[in-house]
Amino acid sequence: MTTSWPRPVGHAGTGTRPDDLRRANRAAVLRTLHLRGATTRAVLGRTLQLNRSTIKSVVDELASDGLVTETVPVDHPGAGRPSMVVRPQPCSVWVVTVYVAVGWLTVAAVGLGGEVLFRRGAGPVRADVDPVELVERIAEIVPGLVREVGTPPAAMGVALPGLVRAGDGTVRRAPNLGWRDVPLQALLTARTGMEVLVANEADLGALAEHVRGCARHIDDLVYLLVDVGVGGGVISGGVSLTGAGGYAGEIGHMILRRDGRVCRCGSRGCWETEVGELALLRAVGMSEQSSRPALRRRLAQLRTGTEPRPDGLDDYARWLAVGLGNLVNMLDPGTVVFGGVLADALPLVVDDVRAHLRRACLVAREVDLVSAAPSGLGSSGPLIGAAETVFASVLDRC
Amino acid sequence: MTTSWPRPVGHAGTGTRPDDLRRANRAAVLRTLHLRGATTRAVLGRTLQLNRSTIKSVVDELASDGLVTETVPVDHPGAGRPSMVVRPQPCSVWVVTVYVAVGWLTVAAVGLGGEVLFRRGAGPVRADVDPVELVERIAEIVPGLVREVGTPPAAMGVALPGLVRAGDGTVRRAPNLGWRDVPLQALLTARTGMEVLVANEADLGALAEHVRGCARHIDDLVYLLVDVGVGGGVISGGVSLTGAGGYAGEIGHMILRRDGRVCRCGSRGCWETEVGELALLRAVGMSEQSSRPALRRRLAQLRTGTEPRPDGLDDYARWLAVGLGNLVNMLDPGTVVFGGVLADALPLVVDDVRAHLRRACLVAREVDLVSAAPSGLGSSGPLIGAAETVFASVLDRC
DNA sequence: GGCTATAAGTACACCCGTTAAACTAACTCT
DNA sequence: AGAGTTAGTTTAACGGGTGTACTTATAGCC
Repeated sequence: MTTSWPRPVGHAGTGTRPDDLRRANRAAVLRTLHLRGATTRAVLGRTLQLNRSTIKSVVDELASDGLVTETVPVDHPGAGRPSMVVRPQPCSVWVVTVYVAVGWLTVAAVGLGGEVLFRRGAGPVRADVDPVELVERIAEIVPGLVREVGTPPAAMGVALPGLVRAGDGTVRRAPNLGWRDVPLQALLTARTGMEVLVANEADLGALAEHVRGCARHIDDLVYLLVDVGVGGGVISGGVSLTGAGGYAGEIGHMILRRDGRVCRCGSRGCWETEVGELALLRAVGMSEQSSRPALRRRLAQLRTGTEPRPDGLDDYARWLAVGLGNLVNMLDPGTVVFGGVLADALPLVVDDVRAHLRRACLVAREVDLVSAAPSGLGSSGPLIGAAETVFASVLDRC
Repeated sequence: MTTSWPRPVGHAGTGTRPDDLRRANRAAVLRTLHLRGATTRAVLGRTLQLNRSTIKSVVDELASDGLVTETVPVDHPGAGRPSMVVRPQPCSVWVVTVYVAVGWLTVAAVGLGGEVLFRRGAGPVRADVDPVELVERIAEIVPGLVREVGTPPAAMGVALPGLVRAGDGTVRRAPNLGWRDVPLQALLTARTGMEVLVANEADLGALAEHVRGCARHIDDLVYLLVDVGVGGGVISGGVSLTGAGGYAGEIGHMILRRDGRVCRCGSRGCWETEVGELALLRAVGMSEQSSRPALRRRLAQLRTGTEPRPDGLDDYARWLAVGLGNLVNMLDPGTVVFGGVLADALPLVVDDVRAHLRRACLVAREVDLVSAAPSGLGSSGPLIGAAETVFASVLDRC
């Protein structure tokens, strides 16, 4: 194969057979269409470096399988015969995605091309919700989606706030749901018969911003999600960093001051205690009981600049910079994407943070700080990340 | 292709052509031989999942190119016709590796199969050594190696302590050499005409332990190298973590206490100030001027247990654990490999560190702490890592 | 020693996928 | 309308891996 990503140095891999060619080329065409949307055959040929004849052969095959349609282009630039537009069929291959957020369950259908076809808010999620009950609620929504789309789904992806073991999709710990060692993937597969993938919301949010959000075509980034807690996801070399067990990205519990506040996790001085939602509330002079919408309104008002900037933000920015500096020294992400309420607060502190980083951090001088807010993904990031992760393996087999 | 490593989700890749097949299979056979040493054709067929006929064809080709030889096995188990042993020819493909350590320059020839064929200590390296002079010294050693091996080298790999930009092999900062923005790769290519790769010593050390050292077949690890400073390298998913610019792994400058000592880097409270060589000297009650051999002797003596354990090691272990906990929460490496003087100190503190981690760190309960000392790679780790990195790209083109 | 079972090397016809070449079709520009 | 350009279509050629049939080399057993 002609791809050029870093291959593992310590593994020899396996051999390649002739029919792997067709599979690889089919998948490459499908992936291109999924990521770039409708594309002409000519462009497909150029980007994949394949012959006209090959593209025709592959596209014909995909068309007869119903995965794509071909249309004549409405307008096209320059001379020469216009190239046929190959359009992915969203309903031909689709996946179910689930986001078990703190307080709310969302189930959606995402089609080939990345479009959200249908979305169902499925009511509040209590803390200590029974896993089996939640599985049941999810399973009851799926048939409705199948009816709407008209074809069976290829697989299911689930995002949730918690540590998920990559090997078997077991939720090891999800404090906000009150779960420990819940074999969610196994439960969902048993109930629905579908292939299921479960992963951490922040890891999937990072992937979503990388594939469809504000960090498109940026292969190295850290995604910082500040909600109740502080979560993180890392994309490195274009690949999601999972770690040995799948637990990578627990950056909220980086210990930064031994004399700090006691954290929910039991340790003292975690980053979360300095830059989490509670810390942000303190920084802008609000009570810790304030609601998230109230915080968002206050941040929006502060961004207008009509009010004096609260002093607490100086300290907030400093702690944000200390943690970020450590992240950047370790991972050299090049880009940091801010999600959750931090996306709203970023404009208020970004200059301070940048100044601190430049002073304190060897590597950080060349880092770009990006807010995830304008990306439009916002809170559906994890939903989209789950879809993209599932598609990545599904498209190889279509 | 049939490999199964995580592929980038945000890129479609390119197409695959028929002659990619042969190239991929040739490379797969070569990589297998390089990593596992002499292997029978039967085993090659099974591990690469290729037909006997294909293996014969590829191996015949490699043999006629002089890259491998075939011999009848001396003894073999079980019934049936014994399978031919395919043996990589170390001198057929080899690379020059260079290690610019603090104080000493080493140049070596590493052959197909990973064997160090020849090694030249090339005298001390002063701080503020002139890059052009160093390049000259390296270049003068190469012809001797070429004479010894008898064939021209495929490429050159250089390990050094400093921040190296991955794109063009420019040394952005190397405090111990007194360098800033030295285009070392370009200088070496211009002088020797060879393809050159330059990378950080700890990144390459991590890779070496992963490929040939104490972490073979472990795909997620953090390598912690304590020399004068504290460097680190990360292997994630079997791939070296480089980051956007190539600067990832600067874990020594993780800031852990705002009231800490002033670090060489100008910040205050870096991890290095708590677990670096000076901190270790203080922890075992030695003067900060003591030599490294003296420190090693003292650590060896302490390991015998005939002397009471210095109290300072308690604090040292605690700070080691705090930084490790942050690393583990972020990267979930599964395995941590200790190199440099820390490999000697590890047995003295490992129990304390483990206890602290279990208490303080969500993810860390399942982490394995491994000393790089018994691996035998020791200080030649970076040299071997450089060779393996270069081989990884060279073997695709042989 | 000879027989059988087993596993691997060898040779060749076959299949499959990509490609290059030649031709045709569609569009722009003058 | 004709030249120029670009892409779709068709087909023969090529290259690489596979399966099959046959041969070869070993162990175990009578």
